[in-house]
Order: sequence, then C-alpha cells, then structure tokens
Amino acid sequence: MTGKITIKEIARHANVGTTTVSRVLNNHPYVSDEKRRRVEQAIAALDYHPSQTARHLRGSPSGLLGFLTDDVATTPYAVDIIRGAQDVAWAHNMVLLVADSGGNARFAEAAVNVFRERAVEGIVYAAMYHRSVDLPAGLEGLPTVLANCFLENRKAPSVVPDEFYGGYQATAATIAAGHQRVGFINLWEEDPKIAPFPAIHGRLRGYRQALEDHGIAYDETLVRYSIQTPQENYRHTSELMTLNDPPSALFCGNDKVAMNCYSALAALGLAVPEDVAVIGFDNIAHIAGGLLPALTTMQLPHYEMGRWAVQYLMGNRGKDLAPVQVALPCPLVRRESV
Amino acid sequence: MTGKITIKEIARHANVGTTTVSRVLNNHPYVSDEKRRRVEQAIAALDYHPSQTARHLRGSPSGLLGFLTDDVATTPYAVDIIRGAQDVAWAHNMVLLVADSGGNARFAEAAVNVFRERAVEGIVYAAMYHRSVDLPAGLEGLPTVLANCFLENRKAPSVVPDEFYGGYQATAATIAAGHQRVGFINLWEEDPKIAPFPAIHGRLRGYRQALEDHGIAYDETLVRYSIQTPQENYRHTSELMTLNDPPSALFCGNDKVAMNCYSALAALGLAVPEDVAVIGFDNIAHIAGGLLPALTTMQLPHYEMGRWAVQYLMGNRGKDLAPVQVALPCPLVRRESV
DNA sequence: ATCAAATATGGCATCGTTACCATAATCACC
DNA sequence: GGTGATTATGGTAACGATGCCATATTTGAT
Repeated sequence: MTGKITIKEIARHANVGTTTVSRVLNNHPYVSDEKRRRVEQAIAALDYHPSQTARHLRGSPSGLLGFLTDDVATTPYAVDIIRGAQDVAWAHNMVLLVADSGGNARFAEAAVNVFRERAVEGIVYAAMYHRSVDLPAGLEGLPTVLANCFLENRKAPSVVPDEFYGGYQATAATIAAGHQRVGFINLWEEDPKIAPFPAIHGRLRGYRQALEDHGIAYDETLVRYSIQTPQENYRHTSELMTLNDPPSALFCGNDKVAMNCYSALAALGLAVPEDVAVIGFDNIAHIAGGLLPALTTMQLPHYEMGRWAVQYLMGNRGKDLAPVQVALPCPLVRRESV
Repeated sequence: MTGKITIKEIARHANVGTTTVSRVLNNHPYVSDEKRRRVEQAIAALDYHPSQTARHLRGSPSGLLGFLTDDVATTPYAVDIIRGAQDVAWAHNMVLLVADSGGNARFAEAAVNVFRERAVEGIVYAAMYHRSVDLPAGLEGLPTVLANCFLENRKAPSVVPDEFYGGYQATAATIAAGHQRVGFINLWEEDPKIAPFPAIHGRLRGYRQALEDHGIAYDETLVRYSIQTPQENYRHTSELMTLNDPPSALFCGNDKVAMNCYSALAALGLAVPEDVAVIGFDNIAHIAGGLLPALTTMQLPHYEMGRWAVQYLMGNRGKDLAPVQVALPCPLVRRESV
C-alpha cells in the first residue's frame, strides 16, 4: 500500500507548493489554470482525500453533531427522529455521532465526554416517548436541544409533539364524521416516575376542548384509562361498547390500543367503521397500515422534531441558544377506520 | 469564556512539562506521585478534555466506525442492528458515525467519502431487509462488513439471518405441539429486482425439511404466497381454513401477516391457539407482544447481526477481512399462539 | 516607460498531542 | 564511592492542512 496520501504528495506529484494544492482544494483564487489542472489530476490519480482531522486541528469547525438518547435508537417508534436529524445535518455538511445510553446515567456522561473530546458543535438529546428528562452532567457550554422531551425548568430549548392539538384534532375528526358520542381510551401509567405523561393530560384536554367547541357535553363514563396491556385494552373496549348508551366512535391512546380494540369490536360483531369509528395515535407504520380496515390515526412528528432540533442548532451556531419550547403538530393520517 | 484548554495550560498550571501531563493522561510510568497529583488537580480544576483530533493527527487510530445503510435507520424492523453495533463499538471505545443514504447511490458515495475524510477504521453496511446489495463506490481498502445483506459475489464478509433454520424451527415448533397439517403463508414480492428474497426461499426450504424430518408429506395446497397487503393476507388465511382438509396450524411469513391472519380466523369463529395455532416471523415487538393472544414468532437476529459486524471488524483490526458469510439463528420466541 | 494594483506562488509557523531524545537524579550492589 | 541501571523530567519534532507573509510576475492606466 502507498500509505496515507497527504497534501505534500500531491504537491510533489503536481510539481507545485503545498499552498497551491490547498488553494485548489478550497477554491481559492490566484491559481493558474495550468497548475489547477495538474493538481486536480494528481488528486484523482492518487485518490487523495483531505484529512478532516488536520483541518479541524488547524481551526475549522469539527462538523460533528452528537445525537444522544436514553433509548430512542432502540424503539421502532422514534427512529424517525434520527432520520430527521440526519437529513438536516447532512444538508449542512455535518455528520451525526450517535450514542444510546440505554437509560444508564453514567453511560450518558461517558457519551457526553466522548462528544466533548471530539468537539461536537452541538448535541441533540432525544427521548423515546414524550416526557421530562434530566440532562446528563458535563453538558455545560455545549449547545443542546431536546427532542421529544423537555426540562422541568425549561432551561434548554426543546421540541415536542403538540399533544393537546393532536387530541383535539383526533376528536374533531370523529365529530366531523358525524359522531356525537366519542369514547376515549386514554393511556395510563402506574409508575409515578413516568406518570406525569404529557400525552395523557394533553390529549385529554384536547378531547374535552373539541367536544366543547362542538357543543357536546363531556361524559366521563366514556373516558377510560388503560394500563396498555392487550387484555386491558380489550376489556376497556368491550366495556365501553356494552354501555347502555355506547359510543359510536373510539379514540384510542395509541395504535396498539386500537389494534386490540379491533379485536374486541370483532368479537362483539361490530364492524369498523360502519358500526364504530376508530382513531388511533402514533401512526406506527406496521400496525396502522397493516390493520383491516387501515387505521386512521395521528402521526407523531418524530421526523419533524429531529429536523427541527438540528435546524435550530445550525441556525444558531456561535450564538447561545434561547430556550424556546416548541410543540409541533401531529397531523391526521386519514385511512379507513373513521 | 476561557477558550480551549490545552495540555499546555495544564502544564503551566501544575508547573510541569507538557510531557509529564501527557504521561499522566496516558498512564505512563516515570511520574512522581507528587506531580501526578498536581496534574490531576489541574485537569479537574480547569475541566480539561484532551482533543481526540490532535491525538488522531499524531497517529492514534481515529476511533470512528461508519454505519451506512440504504434505509435501515428508517425502519422499525432493524434499528436493533444499530444498537448492536453501537454496544460493541462502545465496548471498544469506538464511536459510530451514522449515515442513511435513503437508497440514493450518489448520497451513499458521498457518505463513504465523508467516512474516508474522517478516517473511519471500518464500515458496517446494513440493509433493512435481508437481500443482496451492491456496495457504493469508494469503499476500496476500507474494512467493510455487511449486515442483513450480502454481495452476489461474496467478496465481502457478511452476516445475515439463517432463514432456512428459522423456517425449520418455526415449522418444527408447530409439529412438536401436535400439528400434522401446517399451512404456510409465505411472503412474495412481485418486483423482480427484489424478488430473489432469501427469506422466501430459505424459509420454504426449512419448512419442507421440517416436514420431511417428521415424516409429514409436503402438500403444496397448504403453501400460499402473499403479496403482503392486509387484504391478501386475510384472503389467504380464509382460503386455507376453508379447504376440505384445513390446516390446524399456520406459519406466517411475518408478524404483519399473522396480524391479519388473526382477524381472518376471528371472522371464521376460530380461536387461537385452541382451533388453530399461529406462528409468525420477525418478532416486531409492538405487534407480536400486542396481539391477543400474544404471538409466538421467530426473532430476526438484528441486534446480534449488528454486534457480530462490529465484533468482526474489531477482531481483525489491521489485518484484511476474510469474506466469511455468517448466518445467525432466528430464535423462537414462545408466547401464546401455539 | 513607469508605477501601482492585481495575480501567482511557495515557505513556514501553527493547531494539540505524543514519542523520541537528552539530561538529571536516585538507587543498588560490590 | 564508583558504576550501571532505574526513575524522573522536560524540550522538541513530528502528524496534515491552512493562512499569513514574502516574493515574483503580469496587467493596466497614465
């Protein structure tokens, strides 16, 4: 092997100074066409690739962004956050360094440390479900944006789904389809550490607001909280549908709930959407698109949050980040269940 | 701000030479306890972080691994490949640089170029479903391992799921549960570019072998090929179950097929697993664990493939990679549908 | 023909870290 | 108490790319 090819080899090969090579590489003026051509030839001939390392040492920005997550890389839900971040990063000629702490705080700190040593220009911290988080130590002075999570004290910029509006839209969509009694199988979480779930409260508020705006009285017998086991999801559906005055539409806390809901409805001999309309949340591709009939649901803006996070980082290079709190809409994905 | 803190500041602050600081950082001998202490103090006091960039320029390995995919980062299926790769990488003090080409060849080449400029020590190329791929240009001389895909000419090492044995085990599991007539709703793909799907052929061979090993005659009326729309999956199930001599167990090409299969069975008034056993493939967490009853299925070894790929890379640093072709087993995940 | 401005070109210090080298000081052993 | 090893310590040259500076050379306007 030829070993590493450096700018010097190119210079020698093209019979010019290293400065001239550098000028060609960076499209600087003051190079004769003749030499420019020779340099370009040498670069192609030797398959030369400039060392980003040397450039960075010399003072260029590192072109690196850290993507840290407690668990997200792991969950089918939220990979789109990475993809969104990645797409914007590449558009800015930045590369993503990813690390998944697996929920381990010491690991997260180690990751931050690694990011520091590699001089990342910013960090996206993402969570797998919308919630409040604590940032790992060592992030001081590093531009950080939170995606799908936020700080209790709101000291860092963050982008999350607009749960309220999502709940509102979902409910409104069923009302618009002519339903007056809309059941809601909301999520629930027993672990008090996770409990103050923005999804639970936000969507419920949206649900109530939508009813109110359409002059429908709120009926608490129509609202259930499911611990999210298949059995519980099934039970809540059955119970709702066997009320004296059952709902004609069901708003499910997520697509998995909707999946079990379908089974329960089938068992009761109720057809979707003829007898009961069903609307989900999350738009988990494999579930929502795979159900029969295909599930109308709310899309969590994972991809958009990833995009937003990096865009915000890139838009404020150098400056320090204002801790804005952004909520992105959850668009309605119309399929066949409403 | 203090600006960047370098080894020189530490040296000055601790009143020693830079060499001594370096020795402390790298745990080299020949430093007095006294000075070691002073240096460590200075490091803590100034919150110093060594520059990996400078280290690398000086000759240390970059500590970087490229993770390139056509689409994988995008699909819920296969994020586990990243996670596996990541876990092993970190155990070796390596960091993952991820890029998702989105299927665009020119983008993939650009990514390879970026990887080169950053001197990655190796590359994992992952696909979202098991198939043959073409490698992007520019990979020459870079240690590359393929995960969940392979080269037609087998010139690069690759790790894939053992489809044959997966199909075998799935079939054998139903036989072991007492079933003699096992239906198989295999996958199918019309696009001839994607068609030579190892999953289709491998699993079918496994299915046939399992029957043979248990003295059951192969009956081709029990084997169906589904284009994988929910409707088709449903139809195949219905047709199989309304045969004169219907199967008592159904082996589904993947969990989505199984999901639709459940609906079709419910519509026919058939209970799982009492009337019909169902076994899936892929173990998509949200589906398999969310169905009622929970789906017994075969786990695709995504996490393990990610691990294997990086492990192979790390185990052969410096040497050049023998193009071994590894097939990892798909373990049976027992739940309640068989 | 003259001179200032524009164009070309290469040498060299520099970024932060480590390895090599040179120099001291200390130790162990007869 | 002299000799060779062992332990301590710091100066300095790299690593690869770039920007400043110095030096030519050419251009264009008078």
